[in-house]
Amino acid sequence: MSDASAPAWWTAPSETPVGDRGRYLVARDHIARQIHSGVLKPGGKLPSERQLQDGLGVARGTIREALFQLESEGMIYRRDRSGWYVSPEPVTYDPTRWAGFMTYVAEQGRQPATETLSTTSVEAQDGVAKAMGLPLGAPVHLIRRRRLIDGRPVLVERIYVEAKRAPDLLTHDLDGSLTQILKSRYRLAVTRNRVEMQPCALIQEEAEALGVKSGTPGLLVVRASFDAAGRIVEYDHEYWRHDALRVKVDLDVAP
Amino acid sequence: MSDASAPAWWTAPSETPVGDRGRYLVARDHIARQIHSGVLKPGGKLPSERQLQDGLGVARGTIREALFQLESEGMIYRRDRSGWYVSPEPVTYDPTRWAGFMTYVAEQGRQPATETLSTTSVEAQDGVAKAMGLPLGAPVHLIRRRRLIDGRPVLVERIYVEAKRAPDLLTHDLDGSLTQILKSRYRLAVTRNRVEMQPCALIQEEAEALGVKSGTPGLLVVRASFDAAGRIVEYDHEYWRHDALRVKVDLDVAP
DNA sequence: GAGTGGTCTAGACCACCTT
DNA sequence: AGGTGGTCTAGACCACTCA
Repeated sequence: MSDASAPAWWTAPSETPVGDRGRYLVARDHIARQIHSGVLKPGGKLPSERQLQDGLGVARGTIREALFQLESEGMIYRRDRSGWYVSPEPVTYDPTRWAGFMTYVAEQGRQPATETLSTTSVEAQDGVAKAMGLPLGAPVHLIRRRRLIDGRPVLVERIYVEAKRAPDLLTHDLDGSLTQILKSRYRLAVTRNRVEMQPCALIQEEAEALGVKSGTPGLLVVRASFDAAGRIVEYDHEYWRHDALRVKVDLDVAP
Repeated sequence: MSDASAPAWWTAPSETPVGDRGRYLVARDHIARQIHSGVLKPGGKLPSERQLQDGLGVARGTIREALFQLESEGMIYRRDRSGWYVSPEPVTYDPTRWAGFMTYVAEQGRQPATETLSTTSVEAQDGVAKAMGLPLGAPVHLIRRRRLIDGRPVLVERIYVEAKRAPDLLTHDLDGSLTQILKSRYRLAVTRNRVEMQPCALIQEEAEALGVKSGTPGLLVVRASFDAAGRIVEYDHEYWRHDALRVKVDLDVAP
């Protein structure tokens, strides 16, 4: 029965010389092998947990353990209550190159997209005000966007811009390069760029906006761009899926 | 009974207006609150899973779900079969500054340490040879080190150095700055530095060397340093605990 | 409406750490 | 030796997706 309902690419596990690595690791290896061998392409859907359960003869919890392992390795991901899928290749992000998301994703042969989730004007709270060097309560634009690669949401971001420096910013189309708008419409040119990165978990709003389960591993990228006078032009928090991104920095060493 | 065995800092969960967020999230919030409120200091040990189970009145699996969530958020970590502990603050790593691990960790008021795990001379395999621009099978030194902060292992690394460029390298004390040795003893000065970062999972050897469970989230940092002639001096794979590191890059924007 | 993953329970045994 | 986390089982019900 289980064989009949299993997909064509599925093969029975080999004689599992378990050793003592744990059944979930054996299951992990088995699934990983199916993926690496290419029978399942990026974006492809795995069999259901209950099918895997029958096919491998272990409890569902054990299968899920194996799937979580592969998820944290970035090899598979899930769409909530829909199923498990093979992760596409990550894109490479180079913070030293001043190319926007739409540009560098397209350069890598992938299809980028941007959705503006909300635009508001708010008063800068403690953390943001301090980071931007503004007095507490100073008016700032807050833009929330979601960005996708090949139709899959890969990041959500919150961008802060000092309202005084870019009046009516929110009336523009914000689905493209914000930096471009700030430069061409408001003469705010960026000359310095600070990037901070930290592994994190995607929780609450960010998880929901990305359609992932709260607690999924992610990468937080905080970007601050400055003009020649050293004032902040954009302050941006990007929450990335952990399997969607590779960061590459090329630097000359100070003497 | 459960109260009697709970530690002094523990407080009963509030009337849990569950809503519908899931009991494990309620448990997560409860534990997180205890940590944020400071009753438990970084490095401190959480109550055992079975104590938490009794105290919160849920199954052990549910408690573990909450703990995994906090782990992936970087708030707690585990020592294998010993218990759960509150994570210390991450250190900040700035790849643009040419300071070694021992230096920048100490600068942040933490105590760095290095252990050389193994030193061997091997033939460069496909991936390494290609990355280093060497012919396949070229002799390279391979150094495996573990580095600790305040006594806690935070990364393991594999460093490759072309053997011809640094004969007898392995006879030196390698617990300090390798870059320093290459510079002073072999006149190999670095002028360019390429850094790549990618969230990953710590598995097998790396997990074992760090004393974490296979599958724990991590961060892979690949560093390649070049001399003025553009030849690779060091090629290094660092596997970091995901909660130990924050990366900060400060860049001037190319015109 | 059937099937999916998401959550939860209540056990059990084990390898290992700690004392 | 006792306690810890690590693994595993076999159920169950739910919210949701998808056809």
